[in-house]
Amino acid sequence: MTRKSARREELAQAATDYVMRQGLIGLSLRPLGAAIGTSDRMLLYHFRDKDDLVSTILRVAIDQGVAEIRALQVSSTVHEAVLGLWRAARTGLLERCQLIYVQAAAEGLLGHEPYLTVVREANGRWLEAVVDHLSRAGCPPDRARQAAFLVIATFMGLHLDLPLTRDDPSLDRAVTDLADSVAAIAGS
Amino acid sequence: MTRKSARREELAQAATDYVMRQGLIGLSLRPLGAAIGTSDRMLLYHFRDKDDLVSTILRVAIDQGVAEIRALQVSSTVHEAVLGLWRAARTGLLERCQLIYVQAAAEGLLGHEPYLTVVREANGRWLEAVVDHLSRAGCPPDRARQAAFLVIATFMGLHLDLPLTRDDPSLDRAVTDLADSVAAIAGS
DNA sequence: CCGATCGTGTAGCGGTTGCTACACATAGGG
DNA sequence: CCCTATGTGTAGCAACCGCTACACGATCGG
Repeated sequence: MTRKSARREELAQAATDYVMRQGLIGLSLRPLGAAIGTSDRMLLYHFRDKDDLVSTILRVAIDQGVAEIRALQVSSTVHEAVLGLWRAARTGLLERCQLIYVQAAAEGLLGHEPYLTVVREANGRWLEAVVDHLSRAGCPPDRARQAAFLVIATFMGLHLDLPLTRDDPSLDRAVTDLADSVAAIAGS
Repeated sequence: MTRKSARREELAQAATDYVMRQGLIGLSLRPLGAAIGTSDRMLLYHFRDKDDLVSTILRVAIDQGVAEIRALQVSSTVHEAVLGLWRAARTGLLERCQLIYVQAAAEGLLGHEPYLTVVREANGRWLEAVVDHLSRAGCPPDRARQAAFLVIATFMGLHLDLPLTRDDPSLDRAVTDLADSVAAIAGS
C-alpha cells in the first residue's frame, strides 16, 4: 500500500519526529526504521521509495510549523508580530520544523529532486501563513507579501547561524532591526 | 604527506572548484577524484581523511569569497554598499562560495563536525569582511558589526530561496528593504 | 472452508562508501 | 650504488546504501 492508510500516517508522523531530532541530511532507512519500531522493509512497503518518504516527512513538518504559526496570538502591531514570530521560531517544535526546512532547501540548492519541488511548495505555504499573521497585526494587504518575504529570508539566515550564536545578543538585535524594517514597510 | 605540499594545494583548489559546481552535501571521494584527474586513493594520501579534505575545501572557498568582497569597489553610501554586496553575491564565484557556506552551515545545524567548527571560523571571517566594507562606505564602527550581522543573515536566507525565486522581483525588493534598514542602523 | 489480499520478517542483491594493505616506480643523498 | 623517502596504481576490506524476491501468517469475503 503506497497510498493512504492509518499505518502509513503513523509512520510518517514518527519518521517526522525522528528527522526533527536527527536532521534530514544523511537520513537513511535502516536507522530510521529501527528508531521508530519498524524496518526499512516496511517503510518501503508503505512508501513508494525514499523520495516519497522524504517528501511526506517534509510535508508533515511544514503542516505542523504552519499550524503553529496560525495558532499564534494576534499582535497589536506589526513590530510586535515580527518579534512574536521569532519567539515562536525558537521554541521547540517550530524551530525543529524550520531546521528541516533549511536542510531541505540546502539540499535543493542545486536543483536536486525531490527537495526542490517540495521546498517550493513549503515556501509558498510558509509565506502565506506569515502574510496572514502580519495582516492580522495591521499590515496593509498590498505590503504584507513583501514584508513576509523579508521576514522569512532573514529568519532562515538566522537559523543557519543559531548553532554559532546562541545567546549572542547580536541575534536579538538583528531581530529588532528586522522588526523595525518590517514596520517601516507596513507603515510607509 | 598530510601537511603542506604543492600537490596538496593543487588538489585542494581543484576539489573546491568541483564542490562549487556539484555542492558539498553528499560529496564522495571517488567521483571527486575522477573529476579532478586523480583518485580517492591519492586524495586520502594528501589529506588525512575526508573531514580534513572537506575542512580544507571550505577554507579555500571562504578565502576566495572574502577576497572577492575585499576587492569590491568602495561605495559612497551604506545603502549603496549593501546593494553592491548583493550584486557581488549573485555573480559567479561569490555566489558559489556562499552556496558552499550555506550547505556546510546546514550540515552543521545539529552540531556535526567538522562542519560546525569550520563554519564558525568562516562566519567570523565573512563578518569581518562585510564590517570593513560597510565601514569604508561610512558606517560608524560601533554600528558596523550589528549591520553586517543582519546583512549576512539576510543574504544567507535569500540564497536559500534563490532556486525558488530567481528573477522574482521580491528578491530585489527584499534587498532594497535590507539596504534601507542597514542605512537606518548606520545613520541613527 | 478456501482463495485472495494485506502485512511482515528474512535474507540478499548490486552498488557505493571511507579507508587501507601491498607492490612498485622514481628520485635524491650518503 | 644502495637506501630511504615520496608518490602512485591495484585491489580489496567491511560497512552501509536503497531496494526487492520470497515465504509465511493473519484476515476476510465468497
